[in-house]
Amino acid sequence: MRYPAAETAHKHERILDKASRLFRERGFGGVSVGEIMKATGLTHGPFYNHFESKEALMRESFEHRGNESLAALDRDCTTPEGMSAYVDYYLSARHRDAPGDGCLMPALAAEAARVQGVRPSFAQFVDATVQRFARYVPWQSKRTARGDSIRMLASMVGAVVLARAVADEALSDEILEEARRGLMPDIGLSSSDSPTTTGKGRK
Amino acid sequence: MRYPAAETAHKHERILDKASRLFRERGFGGVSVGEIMKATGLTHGPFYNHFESKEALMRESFEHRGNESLAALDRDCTTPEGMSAYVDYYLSARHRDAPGDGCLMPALAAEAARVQGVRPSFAQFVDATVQRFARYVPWQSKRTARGDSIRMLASMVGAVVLARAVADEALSDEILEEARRGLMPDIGLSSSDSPTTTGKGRK
DNA sequence: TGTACATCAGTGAACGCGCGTTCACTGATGTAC
DNA sequence: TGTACATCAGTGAACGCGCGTTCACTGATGTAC
Repeated sequence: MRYPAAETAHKHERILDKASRLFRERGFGGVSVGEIMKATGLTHGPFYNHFESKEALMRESFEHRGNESLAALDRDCTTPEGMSAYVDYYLSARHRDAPGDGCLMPALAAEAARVQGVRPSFAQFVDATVQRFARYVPWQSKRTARGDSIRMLASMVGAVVLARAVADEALSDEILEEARRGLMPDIGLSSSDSPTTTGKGRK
Repeated sequence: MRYPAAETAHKHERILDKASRLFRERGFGGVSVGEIMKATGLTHGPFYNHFESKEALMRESFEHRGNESLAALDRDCTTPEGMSAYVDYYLSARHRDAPGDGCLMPALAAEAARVQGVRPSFAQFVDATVQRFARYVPWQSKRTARGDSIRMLASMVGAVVLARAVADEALSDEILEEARRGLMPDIGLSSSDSPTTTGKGRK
């Protein structure tokens, strides 16, 4: 049947939202089109009214979330305090244990490297993120700001990737804590009483 | 038919080798049991003479490759020159473009986080690697050696993960180069004329 | 040492299943008159 | 403003396909005598 135009207009975005979250939680290959549509509250049929294919959805949902993330950086991280809080969250147990709410890079980088359509978006997202870091972090020298930003991003992504893959919670916490400690001189992280252990959501 | 006992004894290991390589190249989900057996030169049937399930193979092949990697560290990286050469390779275009020959962590960490059986092995492998770094790298202070080793590993893994996911080759090279530059003071990397661009194998 | 037989890794057809994708159909909404 | 009809997002059965896994069968090897 035909549905109200206003409602229909939001469906596309709702699919993107749900898909992006599920992909980050379980990977591109770990989520079926049917599950995504079910999470959106629909049957799997009308998926192809909105997207050409599953790969097209991967691409669009990646870009959708990438833009969200960049907007959040521009909103919350323009001050040193905001930037510091962001990095503190990024390297927290909360972020580690909730990939669906978190950053695209540690969740999807490895798979994205093998999906032809996603790699250009990924490059753009990495570059845009590095530019934000270079601009918003109070680096000592402007000359090395870009290089420092790249190293900062790489250590953040690497730490979260490793912390998630490791079954031993003590080691996982240690990885996040040491990564935070390494970034302290750069961004002046406040918390030495680390909010690392929530204990929730880890198996 | 029955086959020579000596030949049979090596088959298990050959499957592990091929599987480990294919998994690193295309991910756990990107390789079928049939492909692995074909690469080993057999049909898919006898797979279950050697392994209980695909997940068991994931586990065993992960451990197999992990032990290989640790043995290589103990063989080649006990001197500062050896360690420096290892890191130089790790952050090279050669490693980036040939995940099948390379490290488990950037290739499989994200997926391994979701495979119950692999996570304990992953933790053990990370911890063992960190211990080698702490022992073999000529750190300024022994007190901070473990923390420094964790940070070093995280930045290496993060840099390779990002370099692989990024379609833009210039950005990809830049990520590897900046990561190498960041580790110079620690391990005294030699190459400033970077062997970053091979141009081969990138799409 | 020579022969008869049991072993068991490998073969390849077959299975059930879930996936991405297609399509004839539905029926409330929006539009033409 | 009221009625008749076209629209088209959503429905749900169906498709072909490749996957992980099973199994009856094969036949050279290793062993018993």
